Amino acid sequence: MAAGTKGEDTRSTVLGSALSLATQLGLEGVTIGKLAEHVGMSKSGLFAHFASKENLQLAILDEAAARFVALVVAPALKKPRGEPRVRALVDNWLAWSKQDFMPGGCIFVVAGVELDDRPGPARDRLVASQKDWLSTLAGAARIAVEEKHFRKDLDTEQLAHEMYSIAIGYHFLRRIGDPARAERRARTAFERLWTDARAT
Amino acid sequence: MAAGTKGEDTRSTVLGSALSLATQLGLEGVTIGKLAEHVGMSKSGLFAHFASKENLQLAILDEAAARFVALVVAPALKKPRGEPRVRALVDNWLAWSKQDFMPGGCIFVVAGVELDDRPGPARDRLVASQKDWLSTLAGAARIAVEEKHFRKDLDTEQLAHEMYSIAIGYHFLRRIGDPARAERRARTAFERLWTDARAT
DNA sequence: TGACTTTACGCACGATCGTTCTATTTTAGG
DNA sequence: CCTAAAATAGAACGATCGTGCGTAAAGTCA
Repeated sequence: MAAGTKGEDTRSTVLGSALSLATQLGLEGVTIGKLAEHVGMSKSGLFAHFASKENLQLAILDEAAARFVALVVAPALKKPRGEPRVRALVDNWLAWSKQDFMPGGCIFVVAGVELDDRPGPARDRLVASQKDWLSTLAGAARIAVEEKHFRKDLDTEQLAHEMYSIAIGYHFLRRIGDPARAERRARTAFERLWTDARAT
Repeated sequence: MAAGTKGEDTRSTVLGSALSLATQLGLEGVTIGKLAEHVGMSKSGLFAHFASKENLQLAILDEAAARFVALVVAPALKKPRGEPRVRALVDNWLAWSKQDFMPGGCIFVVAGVELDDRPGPARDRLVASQKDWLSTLAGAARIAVEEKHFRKDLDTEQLAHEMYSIAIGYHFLRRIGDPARAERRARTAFERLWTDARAT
């Protein structure tokens, strides 16, 4: 646990709990009362750290984005350019939605459904992060084209769109049926995607 | 508007509003007070129709399932067996999530994210409806194999999984970026899927 | 039309919501 | 150690939540 002043530490702890709760109850479902009870603080003591519920929600999204970069994007950037890096991104991505600190599944999916028709800073931040992620995926694919791992006329944005779809489908279907089977199907879908991307 | 007793009529009207609200605010976000104000009734008068909030949520899901069958499944069953029917299912499906009575997008996506970690009758009903839909998709694909439109060794359940993923991805991505572009990408993805299903 | 059932309303309840105050405790630095 | 600052707690607010109860209005059918 990263050390800092007392306030920073508790804020960080609270955000961890808040993130977990948000995946199960949604951003709106994370009430100050429930969160306070969950971390063993008073409502007002906890509230002082965020000044408003909207700020709390923004902080949750920022925390999630930071963890996503640390757990999914950054490690993949250490892999060789091209298809290996694309595969690493996807591997880390599939592992991401199974993280212990997100018992309700990927926070971005939960927040996406909740915020998509609720204009405001929270929605703006979420949309920005997802656009960013999509362009990261497309960028990795473009590099794979440069490295001649993928064919020259590949529509990298279309590929990013389809990878995004498979991942979101995985997130849903693993909760409807057998999770292991859903993961196998998702991986099969990715392989078919990449096979097609390689073909001349 | 289907006529019936007074009670049935208002109940039906209320359910329509409730369904719309649920797509924007989630099932939990449809409070008795907001819904009553929305249809111009008193809280208690409206509440009498459903006896509990959980019953209201179940009624919303049933209403949605009935409309889904009427708007997506039934019309497609009139199309010729095989690939035409598969395509009709997908066409209707894409139109479904743009219906005016669902301003917040497909209710099943919203409810899915909300209920997936909340055991109970509502979740059970939703999971059942989605499994049902998946097997309808797989069944249509299997018929297409029988009709020799799709290749004999096609994994129809895998195909259903991937179609489901593309549709859910479309639902998300149309709200992040340009909806028309998202639809074009989704349709491209479907075509690639079917091209692969046809190939020997 | 009269009798009866269905439907809707008004009111109240305890609980919880987000938020604001003030007071108290705990931490950090000279 | 002492003190200024930071962190937490307690209590209260108006609002809204889901849900009952008793009553008035509206619909239904002989």
